[in-house]
Amino acid sequence: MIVSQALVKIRTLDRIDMNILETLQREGRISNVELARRVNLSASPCIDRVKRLEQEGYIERYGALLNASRLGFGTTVFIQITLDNTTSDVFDRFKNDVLNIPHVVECHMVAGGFDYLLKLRLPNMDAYRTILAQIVDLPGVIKNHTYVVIEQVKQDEGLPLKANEQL
Amino acid sequence: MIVSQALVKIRTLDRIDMNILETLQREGRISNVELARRVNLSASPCIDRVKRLEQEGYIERYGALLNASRLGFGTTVFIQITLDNTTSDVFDRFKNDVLNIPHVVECHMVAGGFDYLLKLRLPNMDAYRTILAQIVDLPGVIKNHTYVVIEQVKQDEGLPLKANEQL
DNA sequence: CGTATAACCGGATATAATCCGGTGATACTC
DNA sequence: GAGTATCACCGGATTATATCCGGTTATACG
Repeated sequence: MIVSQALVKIRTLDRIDMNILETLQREGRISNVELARRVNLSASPCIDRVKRLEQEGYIERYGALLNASRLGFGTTVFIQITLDNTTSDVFDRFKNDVLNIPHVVECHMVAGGFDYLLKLRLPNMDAYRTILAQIVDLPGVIKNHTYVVIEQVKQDEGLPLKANEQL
Repeated sequence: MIVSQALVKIRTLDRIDMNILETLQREGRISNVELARRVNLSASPCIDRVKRLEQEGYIERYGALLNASRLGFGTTVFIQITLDNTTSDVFDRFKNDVLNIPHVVECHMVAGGFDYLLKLRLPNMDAYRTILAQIVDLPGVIKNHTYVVIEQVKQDEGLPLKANEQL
């Protein structure tokens, strides 16, 4: 008898589910009635599916996308960080410190040459200097390199759900 | 007489507006009644403010945040691209080509050479090999370097609206 | 001091979300 | 192959919410 399956109910997503996810990803505040119309369902089964997708964790949350430049975050920079050694002590300390700098909106630990890649959203380059000073002073940081974003060619618009079909 | 001001009505955002933006950024599908409660307003002025924030472009759109790994995008890589020259022909061609690769979810032109930084969401490393082959074959690409994300320490949760107060 | 403007409130109405009973299709059992 | 359980769906009823509107208060400005 397999017990573990009792906990997580596995359900494969059909085409309607994928359409719902794709629609909500782009238009998260659409009414359920309108969503139902788009995916060719009536309101009740549609809301049932949405609820299920939420409960099963496919949808993590909803959010508003704000205009960065208009709200004082028109400058984006990426910073590569190298730490002085690879003990988990140093890593944990750094992670914790970085999480406390709000302008750091992403932090990735990466393989291949350096250790962390940070993405920062800032009002201007003055702010960059201030924040960089904070970052290079963190314990363990021995090297850093900044890439200033000149032009946002494509910004994150969510997962390319249809893309994996073409692989 | 200044004509240009007639087109764009400038309004400074007060504390209530900022609270609305912050709340909607984290909980985009909250009801207007609940939002009003959170920012200490009744329903009607609250929805008026939201509508205005939308029309004035502070809120660009709403969206659902989906679980990447559960939907077949558990692998994230950054790819740094160098192009062979700086003519706008080459740039435009590259940008256009990159926009047509759906797994490329972000593309930034960065300072310091002829570089682009791409962020890709993929199901696995097999897919990475397939897509990388497509990218390096694009006209003008002479150098590339990949950073594979080992651990997502902090993922993008929107703009740190309160952060600029501390600068 | 008077007036214009802006933001707010609360109630009325329109719209949407949610609930619920019933139906048809599918798959599984005997 | 008949019976039964399960699932997804529909449409109507109910509850909740969004939206509209008139009236009130506060503030800025002449």
